[in-house]
Amino acid sequence: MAERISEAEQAVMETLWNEAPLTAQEVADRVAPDRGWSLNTVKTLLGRLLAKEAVAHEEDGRRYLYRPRLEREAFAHGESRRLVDRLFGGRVSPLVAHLAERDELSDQDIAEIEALLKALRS
Amino acid sequence: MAERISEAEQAVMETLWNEAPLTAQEVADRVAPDRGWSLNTVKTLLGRLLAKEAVAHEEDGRRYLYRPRLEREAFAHGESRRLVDRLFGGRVSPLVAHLAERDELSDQDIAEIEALLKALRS
DNA sequence: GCGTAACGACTACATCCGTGATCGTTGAGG
DNA sequence: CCTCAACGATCACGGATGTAGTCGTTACGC
Repeated sequence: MAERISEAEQAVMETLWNEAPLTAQEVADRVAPDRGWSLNTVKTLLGRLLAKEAVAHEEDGRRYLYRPRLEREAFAHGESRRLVDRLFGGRVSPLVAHLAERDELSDQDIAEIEALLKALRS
Repeated sequence: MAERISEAEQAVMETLWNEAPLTAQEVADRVAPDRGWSLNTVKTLLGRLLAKEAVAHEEDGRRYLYRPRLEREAFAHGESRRLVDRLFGGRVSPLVAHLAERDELSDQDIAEIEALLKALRS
């Protein structure tokens, strides 16, 4: 477990996080507008995700229904940690400081984060 | 430009961000303790970074001196944006919210971020 | 019943990445 | 001078990734 999920694979996961269970065909339909993949490509990706135990499938007659096994929360967490570790010495505040310096924070962001932190502290 | 820098390549960049210019040999020496790469491996990575225009080299007699061309700031920025875009719909506050929920923020982090934001707002 | 369309399984193949070995040249020490 | 060690350049190679084609089976429409 804990295999890395590639970017293409993530697109498939997003679809399943949105709606599950789905057949391979349905995943392909949902993903097509953005990526324009063939059905075969989607099936390959689903197969790889199965091997990585990131999705599960159950039989539904002649075909499979896929559903996520890895939760979006856990995935987002892993990826965030990796970034913070690789670039900011494992500390979160330098990341926020960085984004702040780059003017990547809207007033709304600032307000939201402040509210969050206030809640945390109490 | 704007080619993706792989993880191994980043290790080389870190070395050059710390100290430059350096010869391939010197980079290998600095990187060896952590990764244990052969000199050849380091040369290959430097070559790929050259092709990606992430480093520059100038001749120094029979060998080259390498120095970063891509700045660490810019790299960190790109990677951070990619993460925020891919996982949090391009907004920073959900990322912070996520880390907060996961108890990834120390009291010190919270204090630092609050100070940062206060400075930003005024 | 029979053809065919839909499925999953397997195969393919170019590119990138991690890791390194080999080759050709050349400067420096004896 | 001649050898050899240091360099850069080029090639290698297995695994991951992006993208898709082919093969064998089977349920359903006519």
